[in-house]
Amino acid sequence: MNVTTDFNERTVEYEQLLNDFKAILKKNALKFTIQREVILETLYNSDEHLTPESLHHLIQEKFPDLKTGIATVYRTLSLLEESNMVTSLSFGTQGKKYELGAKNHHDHMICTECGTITEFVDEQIEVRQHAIANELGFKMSDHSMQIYGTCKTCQNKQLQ
Amino acid sequence: MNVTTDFNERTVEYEQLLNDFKAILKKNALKFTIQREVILETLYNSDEHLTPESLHHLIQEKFPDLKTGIATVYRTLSLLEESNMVTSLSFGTQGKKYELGAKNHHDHMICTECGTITEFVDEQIEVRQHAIANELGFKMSDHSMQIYGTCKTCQNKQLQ
DNA sequence: GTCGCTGCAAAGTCTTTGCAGAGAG
DNA sequence: CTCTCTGCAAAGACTTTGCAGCGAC
Repeated sequence: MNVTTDFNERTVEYEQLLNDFKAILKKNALKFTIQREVILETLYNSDEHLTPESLHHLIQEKFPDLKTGIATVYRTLSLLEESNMVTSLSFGTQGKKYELGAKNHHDHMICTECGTITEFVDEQIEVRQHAIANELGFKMSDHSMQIYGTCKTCQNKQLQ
Repeated sequence: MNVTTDFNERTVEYEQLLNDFKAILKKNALKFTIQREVILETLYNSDEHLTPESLHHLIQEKFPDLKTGIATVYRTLSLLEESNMVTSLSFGTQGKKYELGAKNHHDHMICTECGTITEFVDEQIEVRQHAIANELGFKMSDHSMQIYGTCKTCQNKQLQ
């Protein structure tokens, strides 16, 4: 069966993640600090891709007593990225956005007329992507795919 | 038959590109300058994805008399991107890389460590994309796909 | 001639780094 | 205790912008 409560699922998943992080730190003689935990937790609790700046903001809101510096956010994100726990993506004009590698990925189908975005995941494409990465000697961490077109609604409008 | 000399093919293709560029400039009451031509030509003659800086270097090597400024390179790349003649890709820590949009369709595999970009085309994925668009009732016009990961060389540098 | 374009340098952004005190192991 | 981390501020890296003269049309 695949029935779980969100609460338990997320908690267990987060504990797992935290343990992974601690293991990596230990292995590299690095220290487990409150700042590092807060950064991981905030990344975990966010559903969006975060920029270092937005992550910093979130942390300042949620943990105002802990005056976490932006430099620490950058340093921790680099650390997490090096150890493959987060992935960074660059969209559009500025900066990088980070997300936990453990999260589900989905792709986007974007209507160029009305801007509607439909999310989808296609197993065949996912499989091929891994295969291609393999062929090219890459260790794939993430992908991003957008299909642009016209949605049904807008196609009907065009027929008028 | 599909046999042509590289020379003629590239020349004709480049003339086409140049005319497109001129048309766009004219339409927007912008001027056709030597700098703009040199930038387009250098982009055309490069097989790699270029950063503004590497493009600037190439131009300085090839056209030392024309002391093209880096600012002009940035300005022209923005112009070309706005008018859809070049595409930009972002990666890793460093900035954006540009390529001419007129080149053959391909997707990108990007190393998030060193920024290496490998191009590929996978027929299965192309087919699936059309199928998905169909299933979702979209009339597909374009797509863009990037696979992010770590190339063989950089995998060795990672923390465990 | 007009008005956009260019190079230069200065100003912005975003990110990294040096340092001295704080804190994990 | 030792040695890494942290916040701060300064330094870097990359990109954009203001300006005065230049050049396409």
